[in-house]
Order: sequence, then structure tokens, then C-alpha cells
Amino acid sequence: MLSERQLEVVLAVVYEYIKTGEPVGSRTIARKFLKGRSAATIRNEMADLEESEYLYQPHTSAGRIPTPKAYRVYVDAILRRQRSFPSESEGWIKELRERRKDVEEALIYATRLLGRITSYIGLAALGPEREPVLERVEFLRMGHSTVLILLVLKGGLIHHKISTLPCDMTQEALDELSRRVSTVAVGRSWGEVRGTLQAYVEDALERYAESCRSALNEMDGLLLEQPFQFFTGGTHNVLGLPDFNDLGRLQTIMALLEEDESIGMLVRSCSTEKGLRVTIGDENPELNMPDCSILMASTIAGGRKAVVGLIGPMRMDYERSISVLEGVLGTIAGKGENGENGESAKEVHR
Amino acid sequence: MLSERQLEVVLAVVYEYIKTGEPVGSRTIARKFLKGRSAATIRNEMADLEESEYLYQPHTSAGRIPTPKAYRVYVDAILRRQRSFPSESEGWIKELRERRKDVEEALIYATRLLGRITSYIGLAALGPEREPVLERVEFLRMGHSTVLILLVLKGGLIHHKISTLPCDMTQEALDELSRRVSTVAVGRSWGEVRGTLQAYVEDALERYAESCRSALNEMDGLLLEQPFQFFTGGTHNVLGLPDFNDLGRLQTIMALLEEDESIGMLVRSCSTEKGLRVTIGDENPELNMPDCSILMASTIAGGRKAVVGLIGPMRMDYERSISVLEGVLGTIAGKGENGENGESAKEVHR
DNA sequence: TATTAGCACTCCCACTCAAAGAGTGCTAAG
DNA sequence: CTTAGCACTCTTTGAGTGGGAGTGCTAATA
Repeated sequence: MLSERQLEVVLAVVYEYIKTGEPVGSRTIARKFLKGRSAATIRNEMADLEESEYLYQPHTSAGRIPTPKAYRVYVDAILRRQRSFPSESEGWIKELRERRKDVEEALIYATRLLGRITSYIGLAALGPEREPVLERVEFLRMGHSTVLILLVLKGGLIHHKISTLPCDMTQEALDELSRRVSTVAVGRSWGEVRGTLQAYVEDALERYAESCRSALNEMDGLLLEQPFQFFTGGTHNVLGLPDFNDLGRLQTIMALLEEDESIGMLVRSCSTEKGLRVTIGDENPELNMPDCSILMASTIAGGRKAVVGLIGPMRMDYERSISVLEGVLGTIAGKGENGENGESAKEVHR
Repeated sequence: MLSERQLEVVLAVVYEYIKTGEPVGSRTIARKFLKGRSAATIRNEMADLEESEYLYQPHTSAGRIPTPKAYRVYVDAILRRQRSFPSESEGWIKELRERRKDVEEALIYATRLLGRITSYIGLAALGPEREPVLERVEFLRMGHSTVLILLVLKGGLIHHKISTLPCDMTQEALDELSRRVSTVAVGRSWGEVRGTLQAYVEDALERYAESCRSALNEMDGLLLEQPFQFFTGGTHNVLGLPDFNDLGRLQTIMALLEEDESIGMLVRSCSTEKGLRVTIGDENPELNMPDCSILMASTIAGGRKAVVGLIGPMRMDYERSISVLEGVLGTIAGKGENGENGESAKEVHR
């Protein structure tokens, strides 16, 4: 579809426009990028590229600005290449690595770090335990029919909830319940054992059948139905960017970021698979954010799905942003332990 | 210090400037507020008020703008009056009331609500339990020397922590420990019993003395050294305000709000006592925020110190903001149960 | 046929200048 | 002490202007 030279021109225009923020003229391209050709030649190519909607001219006698289509070509070219983490940010990554014992804290830190390094907005999301494995179960009787359910998961995470059961159970019965649950479930994936558990429990605690069922359901809730948690950071960085001098649009974005619902949508729509994904402009029609691009990358950290991302202007420094994001993702995923960083997150999806 | 008429002029200028955002001229004052007098008379008063730094003139032949000193006079006048909650926001308050069972959630909601109603930035902070009262204590042995400490507090709050003790304790010993702690501490303020507990515990568990001491210290940590939690909400509202068209200052504020440290300082400096407090412009020199005002109000909710506040431009609608904040504060504190709202939070400090 | 030099043309931007408008300070009279 | 009147100051707005950047087209060239 695009000739070799047209591709060169597109990439050059995007590169230059990202750097300067000004419409790019034919002379600039001829001088800096396609040195063999004259400005007039480039002009002809540009006219064609405008025809096929890769470039756009704000007005006659102005240079060209890339369209989302051109950014897409540019980003795909970057993703095909090998990248390396910008060395000047090594210090931050080291700090991040030290916080890795607590995934939640690490992600919060990651958003700030991303915001700071790139001067865009850092995003993160933490999903529910994927395959929760119980290490310990306790039911503590708090009062008539009320029970404190305490679950200790492999990996150190603790869930608890005070819940009301349909009928009162003695502490002895509760102990029997936890003993039975432990026998079957400890050390195994909850999803696997959940089905077989009920019959086994009710077998011994027949007269409390109803309450046991309720208790197991509560456990389901604690283990599986944990909602996604969302974090943002470095929001203020974006205020200094010339691309966001339109306060109206900025306000829309900020408002969006304040409700978890929107970020949820963003996370869901952007990163179903593992790996890195770039959404340019209105490629995501659900989100009303033209002129913005979103990078999202997901991995597994501490047994939970972890997503980190960036949101910035369409005229974003993709090369750098992608590198940084990959570095952060790798660190959170636990790679880069022994000093190597560049090779993290090789899988790339679109 | 100020004559009766000078006071009138100051209040009128502040009032009008808050409403319009434009420098206020002598003619306007004469026509709208001091109807008996002519513009020339007002002009003379204004010249004097400029001398004594209540008003300020951006340039010759412009109207006057109030200085922080004038705002102070204006706010004090408002605080002396009785206020009533703006009725158009009743709906929000009802929503807030429904979330009151979980203080944390209520405060988060409150920040958004405040931001939305006033279109400034909502703040909130939640302090540690003031007088934590234990309802239940459990120590669960997780492995060699590691113990899960589980504390259920009166009011339903649960604290837990996995901690490593100096020497291993059997589950029996741990049970004895929890029995002893329960006997003394349950139902009483932790602060009161903490001192006497140690001897009593070690009396029975002499050979584990060291570990018991460590466990009690961990409990101290869980109960008393909980840090303040901070929330902000509705940040985006402020982007639409004409007063914040200076992106640089806006950025400073946003950056400030993203680090808990700064909000902590803000909370600490603004609201040592109960009641409502207004800080205008650079009255708070620690915070580098001229041209901004801060409202802070604190109360006790669910046994914990709760602070709600607002941060907005110095040219803020103080009357409305104060009313709204009082309404929110009252609701969080649990007042207004039976429908009356206007009389909440009468105590006013400066 | 593809490329290039040359040139007229378009459009934006920054600048100046003048007129309008708002509000003041001062003075003199009530 | 208050007020009317008036000259003065300063900002704001709009129109007009020149320079500059970049284009599109045409004709010449490899």
C-alpha cells in the first residue's frame, strides 16, 4: 500500500512532529531525512500521503501533521524493533524493585514513577487472585450467628470478613468446619476444590448445612470476586505539556481518571492478553479521548493480574514511553533480578 | 481600626469581586451597596483602604481587588453569622448519609461530593483509632516463629499482621497469651490497660517473655501507630475555574495533592482543634500556596479523628463553601439523623 | 518517466496604531 | 464632609500591515 519511500516520509514526519510539535515542511524532511531527494519530490509524496489520509495540513502553506493512521505505522515500526531501557532512569527502577514485596505498594509507586519519567499520566490496576491457594482457614464466632471468616493465602495475602450466617453455629462446629475445609483445600487451588468441598463439609455438619453453604459462598466472594483495584499517578505532570493547553479536554481526562469505572473500562478494553498494547487516538471508541494515546501492559505479579500503563497526548514520545513501560513491567513481574533489563516483555500484541 | 463605613466598603468589594472576578469600581459600590453615598465618596474611602492594605489596584484606572487582609475580615464576618445548608445539595447529603457505616468510604465519597458541589478540590483525612477497644484477640501460629496477630475492635474494624517473634511459641502458649490479653483488655481502652498487661502476661508465660513482649509491641503498632489516611477528590473541577488559568500554579497544587506528606502537613497545620478553620492565601507559610484558601473541619467519626476540607482559589465562594463543608462534616459525624441539618458544627475556631 | 529548480501564491503571525471604555484623582463648589 | 465635574491614565479591542514559511504548479532536466 505504501511505497518504500512513502513509508520513510511518514516515519520522518511523525518523528519530527513528535520532537518539535510544529507542522513539518517538505524542506525539513529533505534536509534531515531523505537527503538524496529535493524538497519538491517530498512535496509530491506528501500530497499523495495527504490524499490517502496519512498526513494532514492545518491550512494551505503550513507543513504536514501526522494523522492517527500515521502514528499507527510509526508505533508498529517501533514495536517491531528491539528497545533498551533508558539508562538515566535506572535509579527509579532500583527503587521500584525494593518495593516489590508488596504488589499494591509497588504499583502505586510505579504510577508515580511512570508519570515522573515520561511526564504523562501513570496508570495501574491490580486484579483478583488468579488461582488463590489457601494456607489457613479460621472461623471465629463473634456473636449470635455472626462469624469472622479469616483466610490466609499462599503468598501472605490475608482476607477477612465479618459475616452473618443463616443459623447460629457453636465454636466447636466452626472448628470442625475449618478443619474439614483445611483438609481438602489447603495447598490446592480454590477453583479446583470448591466444587467438591460442599458435600464433604455437609457430610459431617448436616444440621448446619445451610450455614456451611453460606460460609463457603462468603469464601468465594473473598477469594474470587475481589474487584480490580486502580491507581493513577503523576497526573500533574501532564499540566505542563503544550498539547494539553486546552483545559476543557484536560478536565475530561482528569474526571475520567477519578472514577474507577472508567479506568476499569480502559483496562478491560486495552489489555486482555499479556504483553504491551498501544491505543492511538480514537482507536478505542468507548473512551471519548481523541488526541490521546494509551499504553497498557499486563503481567502476573504475586499471583494476581497486574496492569501498568500510560496515558498521554497522541503526540507522545512512543519510543521512550514504551521502553520505560516495559522496564517497569519487567520489574514488577519480577524479572531483571540479576541486572539484565532490556529483554523484558517481549510478547507484543495489538 | 476600620470605621463602620470602611467595613461596609470592604465587605462589598469582597462580595462583588467574588461574584464577578473583575476589579470593583467605586460606581458599582455606590450604586449597589452604599446607596446613600456617591461614587466620589466611595473613592475617597477606597484610597484610604488601599493605604491600609485592605484593597489593591492592579493599575491606575482599574477598580479595586481585595487583599488577603480583606478576605479575612469578610470570612470572619461570615463565620459570626448563622448559616444554612444549601438546599439544592440535599440529595448528595442523603447519599453520603447512606455510606456512613464505613467511615473510609464515606470520606472518599465526601471528597468527591465536596469537589462537585463547590467545584473546588475536596480533601479528607482519617486518623488512627483514638481509644481503641479490643473485642477479640487471636494469635495463630503460621510457622516457625511466625504468628498471625488478629485484632477485632469494637465498632467492627479488624487489624491483622503476620509477624516474626524472637522465639517460637506453641499454639497452646499462644492461646494462653490471647486468653490472658483478653481477660484484661477486652472491653477496655487499650491505652489504659497496655501498661499493666505486660507483667500479667509474662507472669504465666515466663519462658516466652521475650516473644510476648514483642507481640504486645506489635499490637501497639497495629492499634496506635496507624498513620493518617488521606483522600482527595474532584480535582478536575478546579480546571474549569478562571482563577486557575495559570497552569504553573495549578501544577504545583496538583503535585502537592499527590503526596500524602503534604496533605499531612496541611491537615496538621490547619486543624488541631475540633471545628472549622479557614486559612486564606499565605496565612499558612509552610504551604507554598498563595492565591489559594483552605477550609478544614474536623470531628470524630467511628472513634477516629476525621477531617474534611476544601481547597480553592482565594477568590472562593466562602459563604457557600463553609455551609456545604459544615453540612458534610455534620453528616459524617452522625448528626442530622432526624432531618435537621442547619445547626451542625457550631464551634468555630481560628 | 521521475526529478528538480523556480516562482507566484496563500495563509498565519506578530506588530503597530488608534479609538473606545472604564475608572481614577483632583479640584472646587455646595 | 460630600459631591459634581473633568482631565488623565491605562487596558482592551480591532483593523491594518509586512515578513516568513511552505505550498502547488510549471517548465526544464537527467
